[in-house]
Order: sequence, then structure tokens, then C-alpha cells
Amino acid sequence: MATIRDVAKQAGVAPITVSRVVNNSGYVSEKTRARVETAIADLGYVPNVLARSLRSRRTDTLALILSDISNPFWTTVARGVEDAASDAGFNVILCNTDESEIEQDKYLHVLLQKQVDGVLLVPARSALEPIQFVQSQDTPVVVLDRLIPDAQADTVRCDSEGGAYQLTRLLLSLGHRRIAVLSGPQGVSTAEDRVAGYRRALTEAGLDVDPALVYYGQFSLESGYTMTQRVLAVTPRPSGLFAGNNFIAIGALRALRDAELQVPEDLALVGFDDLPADLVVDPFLTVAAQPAYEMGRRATELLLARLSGAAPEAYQEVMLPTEIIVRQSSGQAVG
Amino acid sequence: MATIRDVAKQAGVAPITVSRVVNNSGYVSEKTRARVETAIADLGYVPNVLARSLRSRRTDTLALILSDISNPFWTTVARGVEDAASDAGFNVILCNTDESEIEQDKYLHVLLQKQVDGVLLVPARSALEPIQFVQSQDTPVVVLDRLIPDAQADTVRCDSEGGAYQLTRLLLSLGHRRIAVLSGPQGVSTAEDRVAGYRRALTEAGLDVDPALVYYGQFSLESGYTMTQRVLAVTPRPSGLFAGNNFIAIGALRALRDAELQVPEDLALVGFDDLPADLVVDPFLTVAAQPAYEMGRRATELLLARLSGAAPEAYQEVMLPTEIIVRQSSGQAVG
DNA sequence: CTGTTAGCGCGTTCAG
DNA sequence: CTGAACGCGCTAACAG
Repeated sequence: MATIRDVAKQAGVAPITVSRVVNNSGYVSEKTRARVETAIADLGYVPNVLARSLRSRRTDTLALILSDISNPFWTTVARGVEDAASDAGFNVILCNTDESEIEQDKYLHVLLQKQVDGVLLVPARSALEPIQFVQSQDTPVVVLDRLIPDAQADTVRCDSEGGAYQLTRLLLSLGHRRIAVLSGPQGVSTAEDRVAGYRRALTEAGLDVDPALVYYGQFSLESGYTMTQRVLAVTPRPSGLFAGNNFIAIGALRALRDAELQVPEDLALVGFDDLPADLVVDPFLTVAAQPAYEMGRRATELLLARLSGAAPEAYQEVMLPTEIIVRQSSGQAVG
Repeated sequence: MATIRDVAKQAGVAPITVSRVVNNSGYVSEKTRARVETAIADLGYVPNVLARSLRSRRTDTLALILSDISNPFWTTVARGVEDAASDAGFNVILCNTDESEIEQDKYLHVLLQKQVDGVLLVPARSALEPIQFVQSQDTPVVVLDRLIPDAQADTVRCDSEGGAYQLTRLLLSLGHRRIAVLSGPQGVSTAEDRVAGYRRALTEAGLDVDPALVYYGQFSLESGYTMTQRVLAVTPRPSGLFAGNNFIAIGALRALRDAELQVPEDLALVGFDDLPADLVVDPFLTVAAQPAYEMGRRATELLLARLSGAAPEAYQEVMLPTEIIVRQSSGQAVG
């Protein structure tokens, strides 16, 4: 609980000299530096960054707001953010919204109160206001993973539409004609884009989109389970299933197992987002994998560039490609 | 970027009055309150908690230092911490050490500089110094998941020894006589306790502990894979395998699959730490599950009790039980 | 190379 | 019920 003044007194110098030693700023002779360092060690001095930040007007802290860190996709994104921030000497505060705008806005408020230098936001919904609120406090934002139409902000995301298109094309090329899509919430761009890609692939193939085969729900296991049960009740039953994220895919697999249906024999399944190698013994889901770590890194680098003034004037829109990984769950060509 | 003074001026009151409105402290007449609130809204005023904390000497922030948030066990612990903290109006800063003492000590330093009110520490190694350092800054610590001998600090952990004992007994009761254990790093109490429980079960059953069947490594998939390969090279080959955590278990499963061995037909497998329902389609591992969420909650509640002075004088040592969940991987009785 | 002055934005203390 | 003065711990700006 020693302050900079205690150290200064002990070393027989002015507080600012201690500050220079601690921060490696300005000139300090070797001799005084040594004296100061001894005093610091003797007193067990730990600088108070609150006071530092209050004065310097920077906290070297970024905020990362996302839906749910327990989803391995977000865990990986967060690691990318953390690593990039850490390389630049920044800390990261992480907040889970569970897709709730209310939670999101609460967190934004708290974080701005904490004077974070920048915000990485995975928006719960496509609303402009939260972005504008952050910007009104002179704090830069990067929108991550999702698109907010008309937002004047940097964006880093993946090509959901394109990935969905390719996955659907894959099923079509294997001979499937009735394909259902189980997506996330309406109002979330990734959920909508994945349905859009699905539609484009079907339309291009000259097929009609059957509304009974298009589902919006949550990006959760429970929702995947329920939507799958509803799909299975449709006649004629589809032969292909496209899950809008990894949790929906797991929910679908359970529902299919409980209905005693085999994948891919009875139904072909493809999904968005791979599961990390650490978590699965035997990867067998065919997926459109997003470069989660890279997304986190890129977004953070962009934010840091804004902070340092190194970024170009115009807002950047970074779109990363997905990678289709074909495994067993999509099966072989049918009938 | 409006300050409390700007608001005061706009509302025609003193800054302290604004402070009273914002913090709901002291008396303010309805009329002035309304005027102040209008001014706050007009100016988009956001209080600066750095200044607040500097003055009040509390940040309402806790630190959580653990090995690796991408392990679902820790994700769940973190959720318990987050929820308990949030209920009490506290924020949590999370840091990953990857089991490195150097990283851990770096983070401790940063966190104390940030003036966190308390620390939840999953210690990378059984050293006293880090604990003492935190305490020297008048900051309370709760040691989480692991034991540090002689540490004068609250502790919340699970009964690793007991869980390991029961898992090993289970394998013994199924007729296995040669059982290998794949554990985490030496110097980490959970890794050592799990080996200790294994030893006790064998000894009690009148069996010798074959040193060739006891492995210390990392709590990682890679390590689990490698250790399993080494186990498989031992003659006579063991018929039972005890994995010291969930990642080691997954690594073991892969190694066994690559060696074209069936679980449980060729080898029975049991492990520590369950995988959350969200992540597995078909749980089949027999495990000693730890109440991860509960651990996080209890530890946080204890820390908060210390902060508020509500905790008893003496340091608490909370030990939670594990739950044995028998599934397919342990197989039926043999021989 | 070192020091002085001043003030970051807020809340505690004490006075009205 | 409201306000003035002061200082939390630190560093920017400006000397010397």
C-alpha cells in the first residue's frame, strides 16, 4: 500500500523521478535508478493504475462483448483477441450477453464507465444505437462476426452467406433435393445470411424454397433439438439438414439419435463452425469452418490501429472466407 | 466525455449533488433530481469509475486466474464465479496462465496494479510466494481447485483423492488388476492427489503399484495421447486406464483408436471431469465429475464474505465431493 | 538529468 | 436538503 511518494521519500528523489523509473520514460541516471529500484523493492511498491489512467487518459484495456464464451467458437475468438491485445500491451475485459440486448447495453455502460480504450462488439441484434452510444464517448468500436446495416464502424466477419451456399451446394451435388435449414435468431446477420446462402443455392439449382423447411431459432443445443423434431414431422421428410452453428448441429444429432435415425444413412447433416480438435474424439461433421482465432486477431489489430491513429480514415470492412471441411456426416451421393 | 462538473453546471447545482443522484446516496429533492437527470441525459454523461475508485478505494472488481478457459471445466467454473460476482455487483477480470508460473505472477502484478478488490487463484504450482505477495497488498485471496500446503488463505476445491480412489475401485471391482494412471503435472495438487487416490485403492486391494503404470504429464490432449502410447508399450499391457482430466481422456481415446483398440472391450477407461452436455452428442465416458459451477460460486462467495468482513476470522477450507457417473467406457466385469 | 506545479474526475468531510 | 474545500495517486507540462 506504499505510494509513489513513499518511494520518492525513501529514495530521496521527487515522485516524478520514481514515475520515470517505473514507466521507463524520460532520462534517469543509472545511480538514481538503482536507488529508486531498491526503494521500490524495499517497500513492495505497486503502482496504482487507476491514478495513472485518470491522469494519462488511457487504460490500455479493451472490451470484448460476445454472446457466450462457453461456445468453443467464441472461446477461440476470445483467444485471438487476447493474444493480439497482449502483444500490444493491452488487457481485455470479456462480457457474455447470452444474446440479450439488455445485458449488452448494461455491459457497454459499465465498460465505458471503466474508460476502456476500445470495444470489440458482437452485437446481440442489428441495432445502430449501441454503436452510436459507444462512439459518442469518443471510444472506437469494431463490430465482430455480424453486420449492422448502416453502422459507421469497422467490421470483421466471415462469409456466412458464401459458406451456407457452398454447404447447400454440397448436399445438392450429393443428390439431395429436400434440404432443411436450422438457423439462429432472426435479426442476427449471421443467422439470416446462412439462410440467404441456402436459398441462393436452391434457387440456382432451380428448386423452390419450401417454407416448411426453413427454421429460425437460437444458436443453442436445445433449439437445435426442437427444430430437428419439427423437421422430422414434415412430410415428405427432407433427406438433408443444414445446422446454422455447432450447438444446433449437436442438438440435431441428439434428436436424430433419439428418433433412431442414422447419419448420414437416413439423413445427411452439415453444419457451421467446427468444434476444436481438443474437444472431439472423432470429428465426423461436415462443416463450414470459420477462422475464429483469426477473426479475433484481425478485429483487435484493427481496433488497435484506430487507437494509434494508424488505420485509414475510412471504415474497414473485413470479410474472411470459410473453409468447407467434408467428413462423414454429409455422406455419399444418394439415389 | 462530459464530466460531473459539466452536468452540475447544466443543472445549476454543485457537482456533489450530481454525485448524490448518480450514486443514490444522501438526500436530493425530487425536483433537483429530475433536473440533474435531464442534464445527464442531455449531455450523455457517463461517470468515470477510475476517479470514483481512486477516491473510494474500491473497484468492485475481482480477479480470476486459471490455467485455460478453453477447457470446458474451467469455462464452467468461470461461469459460477461470474454469476456470484455479478449478483453482488462485482465485475470479474479473467486471466489464463497456461499453467505457467511466470504468466501467473505477471498477471498478479497487473491485477494488483488495477486495484482489484480480491483474487481467485488457481495456482500454477504449489508455491507460497504468490499468495503472500497478494496478501502483502492487503488484498484477500481464495485458492481455487488446488491446495497450497501451509498457505494462510481460504481454499475451495474438490476431493480429487477420493474421486480417484472411487474410480480406481470401480475398475478393480470390474476385475481389472493392471490399471494405469495418466495424470497432470507434478507439483500440482490435483494431479498428485489423483495419483494418491489411485495408489490407495490399489494398496487397499492388496496390489502393488507398478511404477511403469504411473504417468505424470500435462492436463492436455497431446499429453494424454503420448502417455497412452507409452502405456500401450508396457508388457503385460494394462486392461484399465484412469485419465487425470477430460483432455487427457480425449487424448487417450484417440491414441486407443489409432492403435485400433476398442473401449471398453480391449481396455476400460475412466476419467476425471465430465464434458458439458452441450459439447457431446453421446456421453459414454465414465467419470468423476466435479461440481465446477458450484466451485466457482462457493469460492466467490467466500471471497466476497472476506471483503465485507462477514467471513469468520479463521481461514476456511471447503472441500466439495465428486460424483461418479458410470457410463459405457468402464465396461462390464471382466475375466 | 531532475524537480515544481497543477490537475485528471470524483467523493468524503464538514458546514450550512 | 445542498454546497465548498480538499485530496485519492499519479503524470503532463514546463522549468532548471
